[in-house]
Amino acid sequence: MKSLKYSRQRECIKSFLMGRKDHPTADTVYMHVRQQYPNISLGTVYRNLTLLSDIGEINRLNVGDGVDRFDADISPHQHIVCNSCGCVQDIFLPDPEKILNYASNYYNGVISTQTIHFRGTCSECMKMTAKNNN
Amino acid sequence: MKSLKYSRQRECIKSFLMGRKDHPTADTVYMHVRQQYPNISLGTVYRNLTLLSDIGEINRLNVGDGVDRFDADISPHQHIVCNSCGCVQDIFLPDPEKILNYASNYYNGVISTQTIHFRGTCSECMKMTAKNNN
DNA sequence: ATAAAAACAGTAATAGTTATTAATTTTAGG
DNA sequence: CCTAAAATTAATAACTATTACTGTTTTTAT
Repeated sequence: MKSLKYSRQRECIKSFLMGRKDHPTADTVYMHVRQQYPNISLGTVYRNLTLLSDIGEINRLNVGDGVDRFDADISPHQHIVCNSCGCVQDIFLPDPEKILNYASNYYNGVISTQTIHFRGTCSECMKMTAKNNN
Repeated sequence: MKSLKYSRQRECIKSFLMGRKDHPTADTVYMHVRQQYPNISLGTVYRNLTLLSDIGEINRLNVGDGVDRFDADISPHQHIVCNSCGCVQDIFLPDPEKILNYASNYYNGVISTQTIHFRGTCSECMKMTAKNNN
C-alpha cells in the first residue's frame, strides 16, 4: 500500500477549501493556490483534490453543470443551485434518512445512499428581484 | 424564431428512446440509430437529443458519472444507479413535493425543483449475490 | 546523510460534447 | 407540381474538463 507524504501544495489546497463555503471548482482552487505557489500545475490540484476525496477528507460533488466541485465540509448535507446567480449553497436536512426510507418503499432493490440537489433562487437574488419590481 | 422541420433521423432517435427504459447515453443512441441510418453522425445525434430536451419532449439527466443520459419518460420521477452493475432505473415517488416542502423549511431562499439520485443494488444484482453466498 | 517512495511541474492524451461548414432535405407559397 | 428559403445533415474541427505520463524534486525513515 501507498503511504501518504506531506506536501505543502496539498496543505494549501486543503486549507483554502476549508475557508470556503461555496464549493469551488478545481480551476477556482488552482487560481487561488497559485497566488501562494505560482508554479503549481492544474494537474497537481486535480491529483490532490482526488486524493483528498478518496481518503474522505473532502467531498467531490457535481450539481449537473458538467464541472466537479469540492467541499471541505464532509458532514452529510445537500446542495441547492441558484438559477439566477449560479451559486451553490448548502442545505442541512435534520433527517435525510427519512427520504431514503420513504423511497425504499417504492423500489424493489436496495437503496443505500442518496444525492439531492435542488434548484431555486438564493436569498440574495430574491432581494434583488424584489427591489427591481418596486 | 426558428421553426421546426421534420427529420427522419430525429424521428428515429425519438422512437428509439421511447422504446427504452434504461436511460441510454448519446453513444448508445448513436450505435442503434446507425443500424437504420448508417451515415448518421454523432453530432446529429447530440444536436437532436439537445433539441428534443430543449423543447421538453425528452429529459437529459446526469447521475454523476460524467456521461449524459436521455429519457423519453418526462413524467416526474427519480433515478437510482446500481453500484454493482451500473444500471440506471426509475423510482416513482407518489408525492415528491413533500420532499421539496420539507427542504424549504431549512433554506432561506426559494426552492423550485429537485433532482434526487439514489445509489444501491438493483433487484437483479441482489438475487446474484444471494445465489453466490449459498 | 542517504536512498526509496511520494509528489511535483510540465505536458500530452483522453472523453464527452459543441461548433463550423458546405451539401442535402424539408416545406410553404405561387 | 416547382421553387426557393430555411432547417437539417454528415463530416470534421474545436473545446472543456479531467486524467495519464515523465523526468525532476521533495519528503522521510533508517
